[in-house]
Amino acid sequence: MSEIEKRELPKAYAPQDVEQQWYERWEAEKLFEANRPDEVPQDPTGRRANDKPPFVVCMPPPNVTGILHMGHALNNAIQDTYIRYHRMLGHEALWMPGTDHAGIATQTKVEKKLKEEGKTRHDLGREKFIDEVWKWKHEHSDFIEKQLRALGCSPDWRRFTFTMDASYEKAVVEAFVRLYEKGLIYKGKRIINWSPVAQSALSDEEVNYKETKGKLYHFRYPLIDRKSGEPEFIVIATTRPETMLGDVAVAVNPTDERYIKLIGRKLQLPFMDREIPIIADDYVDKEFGTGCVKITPAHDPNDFEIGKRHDLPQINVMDTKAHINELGGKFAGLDRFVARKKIVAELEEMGLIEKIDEYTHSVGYSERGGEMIEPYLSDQWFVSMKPLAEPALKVVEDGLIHFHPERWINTYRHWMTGIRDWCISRQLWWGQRIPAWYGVDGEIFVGRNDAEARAKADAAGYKGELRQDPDVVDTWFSSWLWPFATFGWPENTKDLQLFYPGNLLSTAPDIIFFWVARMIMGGIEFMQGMEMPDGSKREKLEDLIPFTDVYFHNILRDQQGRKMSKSLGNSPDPIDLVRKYGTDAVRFTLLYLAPLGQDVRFGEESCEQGRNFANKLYNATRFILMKRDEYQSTHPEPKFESEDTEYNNSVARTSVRETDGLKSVPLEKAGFSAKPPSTLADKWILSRANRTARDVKKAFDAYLINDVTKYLYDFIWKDYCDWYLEIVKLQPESTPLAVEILEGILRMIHPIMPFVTEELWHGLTGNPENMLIGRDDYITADEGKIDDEAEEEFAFIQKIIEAARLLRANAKLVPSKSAEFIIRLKTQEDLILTEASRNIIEKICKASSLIIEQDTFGDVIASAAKQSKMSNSTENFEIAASSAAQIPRNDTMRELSSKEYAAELLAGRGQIFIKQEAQSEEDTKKEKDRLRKELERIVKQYESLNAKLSDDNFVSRAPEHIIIKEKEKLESFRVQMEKLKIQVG
RNA sequence: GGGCAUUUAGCUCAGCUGGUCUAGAGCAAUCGCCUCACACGCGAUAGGUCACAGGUUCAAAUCCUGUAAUGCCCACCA
Repeated sequence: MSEIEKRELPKAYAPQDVEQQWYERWEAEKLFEANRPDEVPQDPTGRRANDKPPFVVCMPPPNVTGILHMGHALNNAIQDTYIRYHRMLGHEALWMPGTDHAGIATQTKVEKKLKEEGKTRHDLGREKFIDEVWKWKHEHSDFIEKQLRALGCSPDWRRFTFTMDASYEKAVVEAFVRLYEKGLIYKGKRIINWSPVAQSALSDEEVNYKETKGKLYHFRYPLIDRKSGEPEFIVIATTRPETMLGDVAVAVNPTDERYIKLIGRKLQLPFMDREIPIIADDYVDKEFGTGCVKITPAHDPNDFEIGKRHDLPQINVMDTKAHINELGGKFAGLDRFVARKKIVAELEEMGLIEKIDEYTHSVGYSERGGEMIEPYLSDQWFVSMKPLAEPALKVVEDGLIHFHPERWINTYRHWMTGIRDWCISRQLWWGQRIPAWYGVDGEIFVGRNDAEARAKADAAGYKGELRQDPDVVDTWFSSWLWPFATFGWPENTKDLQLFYPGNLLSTAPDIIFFWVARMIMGGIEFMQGMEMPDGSKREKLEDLIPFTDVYFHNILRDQQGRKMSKSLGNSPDPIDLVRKYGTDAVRFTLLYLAPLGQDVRFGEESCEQGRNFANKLYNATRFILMKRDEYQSTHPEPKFESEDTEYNNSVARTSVRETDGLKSVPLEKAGFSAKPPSTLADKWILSRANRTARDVKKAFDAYLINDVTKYLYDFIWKDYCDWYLEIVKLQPESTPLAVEILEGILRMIHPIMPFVTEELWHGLTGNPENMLIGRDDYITADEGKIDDEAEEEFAFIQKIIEAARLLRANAKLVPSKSAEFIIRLKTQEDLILTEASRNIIEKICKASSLIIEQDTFGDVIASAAKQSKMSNSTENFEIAASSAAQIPRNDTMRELSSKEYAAELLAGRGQIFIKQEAQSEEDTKKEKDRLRKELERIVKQYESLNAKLSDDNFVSRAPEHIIIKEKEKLESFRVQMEKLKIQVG
């Protein structure tokens, strides 16, 4: 039984009491499960046939050993909201959950643990080490699932996938083999980013460049066979002195006058018994440094290219730990930084250092470990990206895939057009092993397993031993298959047929290259020829792409503006926040703060807003339940009898709450009801509700989720609670409508705040627990009920009430004290309008008496102005006003002395007066000051507007309707001005 | 060096295709209220030359150009 049904209604919403039980109920009712039409319908109510169109979201799989931070909380709140929204819209909503094995990150963690025990992975050996990692994985993987549950996420847990699952690994191997056979994967010797700590290659995307203070060393390389007039040395500059051990040449620009004669000559490389040539290459910038560049093909990507052009040897002087190797002569065995110091010191002694400058340059660091990356020559596997990138760029540019916000297309295009080959081999043990086998002389056989490799070797006539490549593939090489490998690719599964392509991908923009771009490429490449639901083969790009919409959400920063991250430790644990504020509160707050693609500073306290809002919803419902009981007792007819909706008919209503004899509120599925509104307030709230429903849907569909929350927050809090519920207190006849609106409110905001709405909805409708709001229909607007006129009219009533409240506040009236009010209005329409809402105004303003009467003041002024045939200007009005005093007043107009009455303007439409006790001198002065200030403001606006309207340029060029509007405004200012003048005295 | 953003109240942010903008909200502040849902609340008040300089226009927070500051991405740096 839910809390609210127990009739022990605490004053404040206590999320802890309801969240867990509803989550369990959702799972028990299989709410999250998505099924194909050919599967047994899982909906216990049997209400819907399972032929709903699918809506699919793939969860970006978090690292299996990680914990979720606030960024994850935000992203999953977004995804869950969309999944729940579409579930309510009648889609078969499938949210695919899972975790990523995160090669380097996970392996590093386990190695760190081993290190504490004084061991390395090599002590264990490959198999035992991998066992260790699996053990670690099992210990940690529950954690993420628990966190997602605590956040109220509703993925289809049955489908939970881990990127190292056997079936998933099959997909990875398949992808590798296919690309290899197509010639899109190759093995090559290249300069790659080497992490001496991870002992592995990294892709370009895994390296971050940071400005780093260092030194620029200028070395002198002696010229051999120096002739007279020639310099003794060539001076080169370097930031990495230790690489000089691998120098094979010095390059100059071929047009550089200083060195042109020396091209082809030789230099003596210090320490190494090696003569190196001076070569000419366009790459060299004459202006930079000395114009001479040392060439180290094995340790610098540019030098590598130059080396290839000039057919130079590649001398690798470091080992995998970035220690100098045996090719480094006397420095062999030293760490790179130790060697650097030593080399510089010795050159200094030899007089071969020209100078050492302070120098700031950017240096690559590992994204994961933070260690300095060494450009390093080695054998690695690569994917040729150009052929994959072309169609992947096309689908985004042609609008088959929409980016939200759109501008990310620029970033995407830039990367795609300048794309470089992807280094996919990693010298790790944790991951999918590269399916390549080598013969004794380096022959390569790629196959899905060793038998296939053997067969290929046999076919090629190789009979010898085969050894599998020890390396694994980059984690992202498995991630890029996520949208289809999770459905069983490469098998032609029914799930894959039906649920591919997905709809929405939500992610932070920082993995647009790592993941988003590659998934698009992967989908187009690998889904080719797979079956569609109708059995035909996929060919068209729109059937190949993995999703249609990509939502790039904002990045959360801390109060100092720093990115929230694990390493900084500045992200609160989402679970702590959930415990403290409630899940709905955290979800709401994150979405409320999440402007599309704009970074946001997040402080924990902002969750109070969400908590307060949940509490507001809770108390509004509590209030409505109370009012409904009252209404019921005075209306013997069962007004709340359930209507014959499809939903209600489909369920045996056995567990209906009986405490109050109500079965259910009438619901009109198409939108907000039903009963014809009787009062202006009713018309107004119906209009506002339907407008909100319309705006919310628009914002949802445009992926403007923070707009969704803002529309709902404003409507619920301000319109419904602050205004309408106050009116319901005065108009019990509006109770049924208020109940209906509330029911719609709960449905509208359920995708964002699932727990509190589920709880309240059950309390309100008395629906049994196996009927879930999350399975019910979403609210759709009845646009015919959007009533601009009613909204405008009610806005005027609000204005009157607000003016009255201001008068009360200024008169220092405590709320319990009543007062006399007079409202004077210019037009007949306003008089009728106000009279019709007399009841509301009287009660809300606590009026002991309320006179509503015609105000002829403005007309008097106008006629005076006319009489004196004067044009519009302030001075003229002063004269007009004074002459107006001489015109006899309408009989109904009593003089209201400013001593006895305080007044407030109702725009240009009239005035409201409050009768006040004799005020102190001080209060009167204060009041006058306030009015004077107001007058000044109005006069200023009047004058500037008047000037504008007297300007021929404006009058002749601005469109007619603007001019009319401005003239009306001017008239309103004029009246306000005059009235204020009289009050100020 | 190239690109993408941002700059609006003390703070965090709305303000979209120029005129309903007399620039809003939430926190924080001030004042008054335990008004028969909610003090996680209600009512009211104060607070802004919309970064700066030009331009386009009858009209600019909004469009254009430039400048400055901040953030992010990419490339390169011997």
